[in-house]
Amino acid sequence: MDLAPARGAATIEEVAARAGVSRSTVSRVVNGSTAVSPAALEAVRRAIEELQYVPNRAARSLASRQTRAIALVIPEDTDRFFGDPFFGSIVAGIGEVIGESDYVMNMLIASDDASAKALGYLRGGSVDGAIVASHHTSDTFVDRLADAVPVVYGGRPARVRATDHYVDVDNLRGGRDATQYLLDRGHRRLATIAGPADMPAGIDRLQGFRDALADVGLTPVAVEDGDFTEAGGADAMRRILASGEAPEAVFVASDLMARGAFTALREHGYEPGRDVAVIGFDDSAVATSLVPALTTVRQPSHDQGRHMAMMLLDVLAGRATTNTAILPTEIIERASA
Amino acid sequence: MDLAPARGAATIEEVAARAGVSRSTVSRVVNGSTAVSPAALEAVRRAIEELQYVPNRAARSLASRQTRAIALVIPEDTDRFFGDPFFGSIVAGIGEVIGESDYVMNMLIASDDASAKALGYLRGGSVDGAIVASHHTSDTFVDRLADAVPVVYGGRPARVRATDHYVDVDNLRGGRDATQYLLDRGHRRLATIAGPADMPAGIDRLQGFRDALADVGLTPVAVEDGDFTEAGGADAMRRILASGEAPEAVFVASDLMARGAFTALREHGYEPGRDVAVIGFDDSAVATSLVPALTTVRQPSHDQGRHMAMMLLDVLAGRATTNTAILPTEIIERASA
DNA sequence: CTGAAAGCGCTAACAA
DNA sequence: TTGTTAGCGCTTTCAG
Repeated sequence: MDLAPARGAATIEEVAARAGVSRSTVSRVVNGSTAVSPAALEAVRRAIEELQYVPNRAARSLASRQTRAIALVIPEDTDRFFGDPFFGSIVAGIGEVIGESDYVMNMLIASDDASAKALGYLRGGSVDGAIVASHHTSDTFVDRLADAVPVVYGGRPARVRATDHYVDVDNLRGGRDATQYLLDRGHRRLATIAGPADMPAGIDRLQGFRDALADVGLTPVAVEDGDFTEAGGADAMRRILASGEAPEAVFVASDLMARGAFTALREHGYEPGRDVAVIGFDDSAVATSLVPALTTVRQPSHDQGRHMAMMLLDVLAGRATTNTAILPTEIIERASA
Repeated sequence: MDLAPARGAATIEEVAARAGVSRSTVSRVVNGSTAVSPAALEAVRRAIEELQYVPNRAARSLASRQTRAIALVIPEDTDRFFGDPFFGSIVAGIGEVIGESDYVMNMLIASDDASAKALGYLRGGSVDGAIVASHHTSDTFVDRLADAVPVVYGGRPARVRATDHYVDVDNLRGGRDATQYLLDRGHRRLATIAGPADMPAGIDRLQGFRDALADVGLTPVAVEDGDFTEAGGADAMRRILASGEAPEAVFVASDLMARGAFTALREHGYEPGRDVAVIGFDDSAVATSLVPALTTVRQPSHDQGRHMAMMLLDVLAGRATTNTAILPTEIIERASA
């Protein structure tokens, strides 16, 4: 009984030889086929164990035309990916579901400079499907990806095609509700710090804001883009403040930007929640860590992640599934508005 | 001139046929061989373009025995991975270097429940090498990984083997310096909130603390483990405070835990920096976001990431390289100590 | 229940 | 400079 082969990994051939069966039989037990005699099964198992055999994925995927891997593509730069708790939640949700499947999930950061390589990887058949975690309208990248493997988008894609699968939250409604909340508390001079104009989530929340205001015949005091980052939120708030009298209340399209807005407000001598009401969007960990605690629109990111993963699994399994899902948002009242 | 094949991706065979050359010639141009005539090169390029040809990675890697992919393995659960800015820095550093190479990097979250699958993926030849971002002594997982592909560790592995490659920061020295800093400011009753006892980084920082104290004949007032999370840091601080008189100063083995410690201190009526000096470790974004700003030991995580990536690339290329690198730390003085 | 045989799409000698 | 020829390690009919 000798050890594992000195050089390189054991092959199915070696396992077959040691177990005294054919390659086919080894393949059957590896793939859990029932049509194997107990004796053969036992012999093969022993051989696998002794040789520390692990099937070669390239060979397997070449022959079977599937990889049992899915990609989680992040079209953002690393800083934003790690800086915004939103991504953590969504990845956790996806990971939970994929973890219970027999797919492995590999995360790819496809920022501008890395996207060509990532695309080649994906289009070369390295994965059976992909989840794209966020979406910029400028990403021609995802389109080229989508016609190579099944894709599920996080958030409505910029140009929706009939066959697109995606899971979004109701951003329009969320933006509208947040604004209505502010209105209900008697505020009339409202401003907003919006998300990027090239992301549907940013566009929709802003539209909700405008709609709610239009309903009561009001116009925004100011609209500034804050690109979903803390620094961007602070800068946007500064621009709003620089442009004249401070608004009574501001709807900020993400909690992280709201944190920036708090900073900028204080620089100008305004205390958030007392002098200027602030409502955020996300309900991530930063909402509760802020002082005063941030009133915000909760979006179920973790659930969104789960939904996306389940949807992709359905598609891969050829199961019937809806193409889209829109998850509800909810106002979480705290101290800032 | 027809379109790309209706079903499935184009193969090298189809490209060859359309360009009027053999498979080998196509392979040569795809792989950038110089030994191709301008005419053939042009014909092949056109065919590739027209057919939207992308080489199949499984086939390629089966034949060439390499994948041109590396894995970034995260043996942590998702919350900790996204919760601690340390990981963001290190990933950014790694990504920078890998991004310039022709390898693609895929991140694998190998928490306990996902590690078996991840291991199979890795051992099955899906990548040419791996970087393991953090290391728990309990991870038998990484050992089994290491005898399948070249691995570079972030931080000294628990059991160092002669052939191990790793890049660490000087945690022992960092812990010692932090403690000395506190001592130099006249504090004598020192406590520490340590990292997990199953991680070399935690062990070393604690040892540095003990060493510095022992040098001047002092013993710690308290030593509590805070598992590198904010909540863990808060709990540890509470235990320290519950056990008697408050320490004059505390060395906290990570910035995130220091944030938790701030909270716990205030719960007990102590103002960090005024009543109790606090020094952290990392110099991540949380250090500057704290009020008062956190005095801390800076570790060059971004650089560490870069080093790891370069080291792995060296190994994969068969270039000579040192097996280990220890990066220096530095005290960053702010307001909390 | 088992084995033989034919590829999966590509690279890499080797000849020409 | 180019094409021919073998595989890489596995799955998958198809017979038996």
